[in-house]
Parts: sequence; structure tokens; C-alpha cells
Amino acid sequence: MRLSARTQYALRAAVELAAAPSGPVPADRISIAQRIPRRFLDNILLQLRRAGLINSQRGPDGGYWLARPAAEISLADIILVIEGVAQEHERFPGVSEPLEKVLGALREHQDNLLAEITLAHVAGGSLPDLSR
Amino acid sequence: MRLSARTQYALRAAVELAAAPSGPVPADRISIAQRIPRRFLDNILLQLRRAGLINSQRGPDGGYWLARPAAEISLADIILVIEGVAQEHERFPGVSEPLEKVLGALREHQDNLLAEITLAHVAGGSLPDLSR
DNA sequence: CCTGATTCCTACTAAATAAGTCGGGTTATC
DNA sequence: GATAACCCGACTTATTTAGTAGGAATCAGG
Repeated sequence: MRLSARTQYALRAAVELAAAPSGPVPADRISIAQRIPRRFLDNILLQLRRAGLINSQRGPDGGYWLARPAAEISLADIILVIEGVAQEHERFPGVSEPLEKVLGALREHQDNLLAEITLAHVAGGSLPDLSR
Repeated sequence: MRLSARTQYALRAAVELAAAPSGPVPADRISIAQRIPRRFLDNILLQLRRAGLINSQRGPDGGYWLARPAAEISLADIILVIEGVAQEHERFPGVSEPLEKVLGALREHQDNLLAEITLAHVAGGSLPDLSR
């Protein structure tokens, strides 16, 4: 489970939005609360907005907010936007072929869990059962 | 579950050794069977030997073989040697803190599974239950 | 003791990715 | 029109990845 700094920042920013009372949250607030370099954060928020996960408003009292309820945005949604879709790996020849099944199972378990957990879970601090 | 080409090659080479009848297997055989660039494979096998996972013998009829029974070498053993020990990630501040638990749970599940599956499982084509 | 097969070892390189930074443009409110 | 905010593409720097190069050392058989 290796996530790039960019992806981790995106998740943290999104959780910050989920936790905020309704209304626009300026990037500065997120940057400070989550200790994310300001210009880098801009960049990331832009990507999230283009993907339709968040909305934005310019000018004084502008900022960002979630485009959907926090309970309807999963961690997988965000990761997918930032990391893009993973291209499939090459085949494993001969006796190593069963390795594909192992790696596939790991990926699948991971995807399932990340698709289940929403920003509401995280921001509310009440996570579903993680032990499966 | 992102594994570098180097790590995948290491796993595949190890499985190839596990599947071979006893006696040294020359790097050339592995290289061809698993379609791994020869010089790169040398490099990887060297690393596995230095870590004590495999043994080697030079000269005609030389080659490589597992240092322990295939049932006693897990995929995690090999991955650990190649990728090194993962340093811990930074803390997630404020409301994003629960994300740590999520990522930790994923990592743990993954580590457990990889520690359970051995080269014997893979080479024999009979994997334990992957659905947990 | 020579030849060929094989591993051993360090160093190098090219390409891709990651992690930001920069400079300015645009929009909205007062 | 000043100020607060987002918008956007391009750029930079460091690290990692995926190998490659060039040979040295070792071993068996003839």
C-alpha cells in the first residue's frame, strides 16, 4: 500500500472538506490544517475539481467544497482520480503464473476496502470494520 | 499492490528455483523461462544470495538453488530483501488522522497474506485461501 | 594447465516519476 | 479599484527504476 505524497495530500484535503461545516473552505485553511505546501495543494484541488469531486468559488469568501455528500465519496474515488487507472501488469510465464492470482487477490481486497470507506467515515472518526 | 519490476523478477526467479528438481539451476535457464533480462537477473540473484535466501555454485554445472526448503520461504521474505524495510509515513494531522488506521490495516492484511504464502505454494500451484 | 561455462562485482546510464515551484491570469466582493 | 481568492500551464530538481557494461574469479573436464 504505497501512496504518493500527492495522493495522501488529496485524501487529507478531501477529509478536511468533509469535516468542515457547509460553505466554501479556502485552500489556505486546508494547507495550514493539513500541512500541505500551498502551491502544491492548489494543483491537487484543481485536479479534484476537474474530476467533479469538489466544487469551487473564486473571490472573497470563496473556496472549495465537496460536490457530493461526504458519505457518497469513497477513498477509492479520490485515489482513482489522482493515480489514474492502473494498467495491467505483464503475464507471469510458466511456473510463476500462480503469482498473478496472489497479486490480483491483494489488489482486489484493497480496492474493495477503499471503495467501502467514505469521507464521512474518516471525518466522523467511525470507521467500518477493517479486519476483513 | 505495486511491485517494481525488480521485485516481480525476484519472485519469479525464486519460484523457478522452487519448481526445479534439486541441483543448481543456471541463471540462463531462469532468464529464458521467465523472460528476465540476463544481466539484470544476475544482479537480482546476487542480492538474494547475499541475503541468504539462495546459494550458488560457479563453473560448469553451476547455478543457483534455494537455501531453505521452498515451503519455508515466503513471498514476504523475498519482497523484504528486494524492497528493503519500508520506513513509516508521516502522521496525518487533525481530522485526517483516522486515515492512518485505514492505511495501516491495508498494509497489515497484505503483509500477513504475503507471509503466509510460500514458494512451495506457488510452484505447486496450490495456493491457500486468498479470500481473507 | 588450458578452455569454456558459469557466477561475482562495481559502476554507469537513460528514462520515468515524484514533489514541488513559478509567474502570472481570472473572477468575485466591497 | 483593491483585495481575496481560485485557475492554469510550464518549469525545475531529486529520486527511483530498469536496466547495461566490462571485466574478474571460480570450477570441471580433457
